[in-house]
Amino acid sequence: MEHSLGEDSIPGSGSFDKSRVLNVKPLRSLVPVFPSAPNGSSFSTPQGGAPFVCATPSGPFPNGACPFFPFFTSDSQRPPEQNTSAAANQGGPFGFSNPISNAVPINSFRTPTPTRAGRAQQHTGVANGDTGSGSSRRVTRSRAQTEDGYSENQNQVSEYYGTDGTEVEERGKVGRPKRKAQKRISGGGGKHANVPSDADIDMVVDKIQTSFNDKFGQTEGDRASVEYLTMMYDLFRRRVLQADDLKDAVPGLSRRPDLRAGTLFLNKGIRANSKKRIGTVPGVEVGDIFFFRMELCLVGLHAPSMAGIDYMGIKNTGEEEPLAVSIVSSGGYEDYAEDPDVLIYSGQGGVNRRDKELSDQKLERGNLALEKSTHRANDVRVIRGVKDLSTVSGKIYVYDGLYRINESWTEKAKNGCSVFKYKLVRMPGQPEAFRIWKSIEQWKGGATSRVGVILPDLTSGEEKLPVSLVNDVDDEKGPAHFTYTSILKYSNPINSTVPSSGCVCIGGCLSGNSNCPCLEKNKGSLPYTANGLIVSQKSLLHECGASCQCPPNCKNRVSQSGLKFHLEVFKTKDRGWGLRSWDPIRAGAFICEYAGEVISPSKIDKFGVDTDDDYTFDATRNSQPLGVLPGEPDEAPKIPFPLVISAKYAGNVARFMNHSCSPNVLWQPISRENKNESDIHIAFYAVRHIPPMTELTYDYGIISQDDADQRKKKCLCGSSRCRGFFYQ
DNA sequence: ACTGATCAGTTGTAT
DNA sequence: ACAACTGATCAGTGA
Repeated sequence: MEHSLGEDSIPGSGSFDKSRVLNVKPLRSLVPVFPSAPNGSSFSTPQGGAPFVCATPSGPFPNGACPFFPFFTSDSQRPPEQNTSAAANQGGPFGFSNPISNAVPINSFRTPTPTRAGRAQQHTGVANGDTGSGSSRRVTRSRAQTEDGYSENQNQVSEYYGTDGTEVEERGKVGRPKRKAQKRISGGGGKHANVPSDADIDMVVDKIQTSFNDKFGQTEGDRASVEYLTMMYDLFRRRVLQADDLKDAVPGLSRRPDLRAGTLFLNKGIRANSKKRIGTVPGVEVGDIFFFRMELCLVGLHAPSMAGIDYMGIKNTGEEEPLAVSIVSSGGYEDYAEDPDVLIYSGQGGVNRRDKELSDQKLERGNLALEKSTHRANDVRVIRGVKDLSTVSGKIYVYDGLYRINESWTEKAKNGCSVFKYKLVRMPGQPEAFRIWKSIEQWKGGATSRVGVILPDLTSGEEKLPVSLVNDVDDEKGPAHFTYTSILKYSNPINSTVPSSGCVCIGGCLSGNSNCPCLEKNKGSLPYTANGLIVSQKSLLHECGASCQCPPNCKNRVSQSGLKFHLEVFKTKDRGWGLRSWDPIRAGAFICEYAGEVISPSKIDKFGVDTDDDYTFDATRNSQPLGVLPGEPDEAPKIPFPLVISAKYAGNVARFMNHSCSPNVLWQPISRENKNESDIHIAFYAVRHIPPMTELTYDYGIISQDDADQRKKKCLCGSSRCRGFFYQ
């Protein structure tokens, strides 16, 4: 199926479909950039075609662009080591005799209009009118490269000069000013005491801006800043969503917290990599996942908020030409995207959004840039949309690394209009990304089986979903014996100080219901978004419980719904057994609770079982809150008694989560309404979006007692901010 | 529960 | 001003 689809799209390949061939017109043919597709691609590339014959169906290239490319060097001339991810990380294309300036501030491709861009100039001090065609004042400068290819621009001054010739600061930390005032119904939130007003929202952004600049004001883009940025974005988005949920929905007024949060961030300059560039984006890793187009924009991966092709003007010898820098393939057009290393991408246009008239695609904008990039063989970042039924949009964006355009052509679509097609081939040596998704799809469908599976379900049916036990690194057959339980067991009931009778929300607790005692305990608002994401970390989160009359699917029972992701317990290389997920996990999602037996801290002292018990959760330790917006009350976990859980003999998946000094999972104490008994649980939520097969880790916290040294272990988390040790 | 249609909304680029 | 592979919502269909 895949095969025939692929061949259908390739002129000159094996199968011969007359009706198709008649419709296929080669845009041009040239010596393939790659002698053969890497990694055994199922695609065959036409070999030995006429070199550099340019035959566009729509006539000569506009703008005097030359179809011949003197900078193009043949593949054999390229240094072999550049065919690696290290080369891919250099950030620039090879095959050019001259290094090209490949970082340009977004919003500065062309001469700005005096209206909007002029305003931006005024506010930001960025003179960005000179990077367009005919520019002669741009100063190119080779960037210092670190070992992993990230540019070291800690003290980077502007690469650009102002229109008057004076040098201007361009940190990219200040975005363009607000254009139009947002169309919002103001005052709509006044009904409830704790509804954040628009002014409150603005204040939060200001604090995020300050916090972001304090932490990363000197960096243009690195892993830590990108992680912080994406984490803050979704935290803020969830906060805006919560505020919207509390307001009465206004029919017709679309609720787009993703856009609102994104716009506010961009306007405040809360973004990474504001310079457009070819190749790798500092701080963004192959395999990173995103849930909104705005996120791609914020981290500097792909600037347009909707368009699938991002491009920039590159001047090499006199003529400036547009080159593609990144594309998003997410199902809007008929792309062929089954092969993990090859992507047949459709050009843009041909569809009128208003009247839905169809027409031939034109060789302009993104299509022209892709065409130029085909000749120039520059790296193009590829973001693939993958199907995901858990999201409302139905897809997740996966950054799949650098590709190069191998060839291009036009073909007639079913509707008779001509469409541009571009064949992109993945650069070898990059970490797996989309390929992992394809593998998991096959594991789940049973088409292929996961290598190294010891047990398909170590919970023996205790959980709703199976948890695989996998070892693909050595011979160990599994962790020491334990009993799987999904329950937290209180051996000695601890009397609660505050008895509660729960709520009577028969249809489930609704955000905005000021009569619900459970919501009141959470300062008046539902602590989760409507789709079950935690809004922010709290000292104690109050869920509905046994004494509540709301149904099990109540929005305030998120941590009681069991596993929602297919997890696997796997053998790590150097840290024993660990936990990871086959499914993507979005920021704020509930992962699991910590099951086991509640033990009293005094008990472990007396019996001395603490030091050899690797499977405890100790809520009395100190740790940094991770899911809190700057400026919000930053309270430590507040549990009415010193809670310690042992999962040595009985526990769930949580016992396998390792420590990290920069974790992707946070823990949160949950109180469930249960009359006179304390029903405190520990629940884990994703700090940020977690790609499939990424190890799940949380911060074990700091012990301040005297006996701390007994539990001190060398930390192997590998984070750049590693403390060097952790407490077992 | 899915699917398609509809529509407000955003960005960078082009005129 | 405009194009653009958004994303939320709502009506309709279906088990």
